[in-house]
Amino acid sequence: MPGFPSQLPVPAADFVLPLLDWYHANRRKLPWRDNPHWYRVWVSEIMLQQTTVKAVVPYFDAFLDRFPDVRTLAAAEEAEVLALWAGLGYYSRARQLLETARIICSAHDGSFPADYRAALALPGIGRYTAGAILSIAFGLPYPVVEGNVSRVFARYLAYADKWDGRAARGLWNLLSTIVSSSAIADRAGDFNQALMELGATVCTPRHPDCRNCPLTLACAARRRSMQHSLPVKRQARSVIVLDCTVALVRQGQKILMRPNQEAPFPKGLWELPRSNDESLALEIGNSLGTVTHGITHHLIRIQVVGASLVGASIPNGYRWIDPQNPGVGLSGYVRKVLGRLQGQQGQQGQKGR
DNA sequence: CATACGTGGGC
DNA sequence: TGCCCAAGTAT
Repeated sequence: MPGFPSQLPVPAADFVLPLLDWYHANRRKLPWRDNPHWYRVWVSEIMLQQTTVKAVVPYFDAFLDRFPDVRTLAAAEEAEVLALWAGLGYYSRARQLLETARIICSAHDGSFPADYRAALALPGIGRYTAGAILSIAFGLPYPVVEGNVSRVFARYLAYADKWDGRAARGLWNLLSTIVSSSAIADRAGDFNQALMELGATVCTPRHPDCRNCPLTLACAARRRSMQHSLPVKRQARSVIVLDCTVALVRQGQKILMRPNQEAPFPKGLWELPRSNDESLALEIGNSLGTVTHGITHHLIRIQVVGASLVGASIPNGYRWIDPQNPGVGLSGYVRKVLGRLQGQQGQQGQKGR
């Protein structure tokens, strides 16, 4: 068992310096990069977890516009934070962001703790995010390991075993040594971002652009033409298909909704009532079509029917929501249904043909 | 260590 | 279409 290498095949400087040069010449201009204050770095890092840069940018701008600093965020209602997060996914991130904002204000004097252990103790902050914030915002020598970094090193080192926890541990150890070395000095933040930027823009999962890679000469995978088959990942789980029927009940511009309580839809986001909801006296009308919505390893086919309320009152928990200005976060499939209704009423066939 | 947690985009 | 992927964390 070879295991994961404990050091680079080249001197650290021969790896670090070309990478930093490449980064300074090729880094993308991103909203959180021109002013790496810890609050902006923190919010961006939470948003970026398992999410693409392209999806995050508009959410980041809107979020910083509404909550420009940690005290403004700490004073916010959770519902408003969730409403600004709706569509980004992984909503526990938003709850924990708010929770941590309050802890920072109450227990850390309004500043992010520039201490690894203290950072790790905050909700929603794990090894990756702690390392990212402390290195990027505070210049401290902590490494980061995430999808991009793992892929870059699996290829650079031609690590052909399955990329599992052991490999990840090995990489954390290797990178800890590198960011502590003299080749890095106080540039751990740039080094970490360079690694991630390289994985995101050059050493991509498919079609890596090896001709434009600053590490190509020493890359073991490229030397053996293995770059397309690394890293070796475990097989994905199969998808579970579910069906359900929901009711669209209108009152003027508003639509009847309730906060979802259980999987597979996100907790706390709002959804349409089920057509068979026993607490609701509904008269079911015509079918309005079907939307398909994927949630992690579920694929849900949602039949939408028009319906009207028998009687005037609605049960506890239900609310009339104006889709134009919901004030709460709407489940993904609800946004799909509403978008489809809008599209039908407005001009037809925007994406026709 | 495996699993839950969301969504949009690429091919 | 179906499957893979994206700057992870908590349990």
